[in-house]
Amino acid sequence: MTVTIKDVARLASVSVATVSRVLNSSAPVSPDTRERVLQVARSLHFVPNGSARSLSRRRAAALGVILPDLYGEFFSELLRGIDQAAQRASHSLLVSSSHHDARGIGSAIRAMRGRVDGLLIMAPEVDAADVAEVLPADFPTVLINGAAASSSVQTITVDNFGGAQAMTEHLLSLGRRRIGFIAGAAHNADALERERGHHAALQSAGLPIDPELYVRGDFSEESGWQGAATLMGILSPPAAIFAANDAMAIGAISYLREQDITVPERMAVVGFDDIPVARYLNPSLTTVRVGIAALGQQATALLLDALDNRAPPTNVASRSVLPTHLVIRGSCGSPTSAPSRQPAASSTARNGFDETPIVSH
Amino acid sequence: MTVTIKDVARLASVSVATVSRVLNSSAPVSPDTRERVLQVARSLHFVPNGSARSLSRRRAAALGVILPDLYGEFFSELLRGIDQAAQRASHSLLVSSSHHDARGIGSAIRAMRGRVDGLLIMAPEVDAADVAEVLPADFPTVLINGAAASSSVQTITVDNFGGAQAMTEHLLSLGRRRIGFIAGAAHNADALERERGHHAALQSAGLPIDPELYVRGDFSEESGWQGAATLMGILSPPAAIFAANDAMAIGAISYLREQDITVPERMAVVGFDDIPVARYLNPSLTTVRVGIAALGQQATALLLDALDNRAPPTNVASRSVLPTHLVIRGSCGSPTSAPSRQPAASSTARNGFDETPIVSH
DNA sequence: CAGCTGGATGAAAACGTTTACATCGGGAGC
DNA sequence: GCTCCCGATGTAAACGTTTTCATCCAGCTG
Repeated sequence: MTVTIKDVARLASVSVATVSRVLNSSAPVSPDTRERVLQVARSLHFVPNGSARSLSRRRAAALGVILPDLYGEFFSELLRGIDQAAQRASHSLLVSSSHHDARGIGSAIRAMRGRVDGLLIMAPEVDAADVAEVLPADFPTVLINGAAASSSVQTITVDNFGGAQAMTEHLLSLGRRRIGFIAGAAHNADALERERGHHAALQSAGLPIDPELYVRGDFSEESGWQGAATLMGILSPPAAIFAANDAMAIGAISYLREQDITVPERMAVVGFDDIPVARYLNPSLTTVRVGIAALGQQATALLLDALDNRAPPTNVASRSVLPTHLVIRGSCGSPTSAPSRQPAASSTARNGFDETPIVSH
Repeated sequence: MTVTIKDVARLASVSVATVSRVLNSSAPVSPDTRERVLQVARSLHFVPNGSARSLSRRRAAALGVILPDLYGEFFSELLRGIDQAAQRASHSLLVSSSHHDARGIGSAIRAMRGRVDGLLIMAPEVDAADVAEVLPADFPTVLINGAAASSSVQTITVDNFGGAQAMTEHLLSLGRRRIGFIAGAAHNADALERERGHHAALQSAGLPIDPELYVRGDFSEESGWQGAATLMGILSPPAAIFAANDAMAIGAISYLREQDITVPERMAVVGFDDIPVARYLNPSLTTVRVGIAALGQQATALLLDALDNRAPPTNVASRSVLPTHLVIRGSCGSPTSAPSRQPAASSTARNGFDETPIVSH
């Protein structure tokens, strides 16, 4: 039915070995047989079978990507970065999402065994040690935004703590001393770090930590909406809302608008991530830039390096941290934030390599 | 190095055939050997090699997904729908993006040959016939939002024409008779259909088609920003802007805000797609709901059906069209659009099966 | 001219599964 | 007590590549 290398060999009256050599230019072949083989291959529309090739070569030229979800702009940005880096290295992507616990991740990994050369796992709600457990031994893996456990798997993260700290300091510098905080899910590593950063900034400013000013969301717009509603319902509402990610900030602003509470005049709202849409919101969103696509690219680069054995020795768990940057826009009411005359997203920015340096801790 | 079925067989002192039978429960095996095999397999952490399995079975339990891009919420929604449907059928996803022309699509397909059982291709800027050309003969394929060519490949689309027509009619009914239109890329099939729908509505209302009111974008926020700038620069600016997708509508609103032109009072702005963030914008975006995730799910369901040969005969090109719905929110200035008290995105809506019926043309 | 060297090729053994096909019991039917 | 069938297993042939090894021949070197 489907045309195989044998068909090509037969019609070109050579052995399959020669066909393979021509197609991969892996050994010298005389110019005329080479031409003959190519011609037959073209005319038959021959395309080598990927599974057979992977099996024989013992490498698949593919990477596995395991994500907790695909909802919202964050994951598509991440995937975009991963895809760019993988494609540059001629690798395909086997993607699987909706994996929130170690069991689910385990079964996703099993489905990928033998079809991928390495694994990119984002599991902010799962302990890194638990992930390591379900991992095949010595399988090249990079964990994205995992909890900072002392496991043996390579990890890349964003400076959640520093970013949140800087943001809270910024809000304080604007004179907003009562800050409501919409946190992420309780077991989410990123969410926790951002919370810690916020705390740290408050404490070093000598401010108390008021439990009434804390509500817990789940990184969805809806939970941001709910969070804002809760915060506005307390006896003395805050003067600013710091949502632990942009999606929740968007939800919060949406609630405030419905209540005719003007942002930023009556309420400053800030987020975290700098998803692409943030700069186009009304008001444009002050946030912490993460360089999501760059994160994906760096993670992929790390993995590809490991595959080429330009890698750190497998038993040394390295941990990379990408820096974050404050992006001051309209929603925080900062006087420095004049409306930009041009949208910042130029076509070059859209391909998204931010060249953010890596700092190892 | 890695543990294979032979290792399991040896340690359980049975043949590889028996191990395979146990693992797939494909033939009766006595309870005690069965138990013994399972125990050995577990203790060795044996996981079957996917490539070998695909090769032997002649099916990969994977689908190939080829997208033009990954930027923005549209594609992540689509991918989310596809992933849901595929996962339900225990299929993996091999994803490849950034393919805008037939050549790129062709090479992506070649890389997937033998690793996937079917193909999901979104290529709005490529003629369906050109896609069919680079397709392996008789390979199960579903085209998403492809141009309506008479090719032999199955296609699923959204009712772009009807949606755009309804939207323009709505704007006209609000008394906005001068409507600026920000179109999509010139060769984009979806964009063209939406343009046609807009035209049709104008014509049946007896209105002229003013070329000054047409600007061409590329579905990015930035091009929406530029488009709005252009439209505001003409001698007698419009009273409404219809952007051919939500991203451009967001860009347009962003420009208008910078110019202190209030939306919807001085300018109505509407979009197309109903990406998740649309309802959280300020003002919330009036748009045409497409059910993006549902589109992905339906496309995948169609493909899976074809794989099971519950399919339409391969030589009959079927064409499915999903209906679209007007979603009236704040940005069009419609009196009927009272602010909702609750965000519409409930957690059930987030898993996104819209149950939108399929209408075949 | 004997002995190398190396380019061009083919035969066949991997790679790790699944799956015909074959074998061997033993219990049921007569 | 003889078939017949069926459950439980093993052997080996696929699946479609790549790659090692071997072979052959031509052209050098000495």
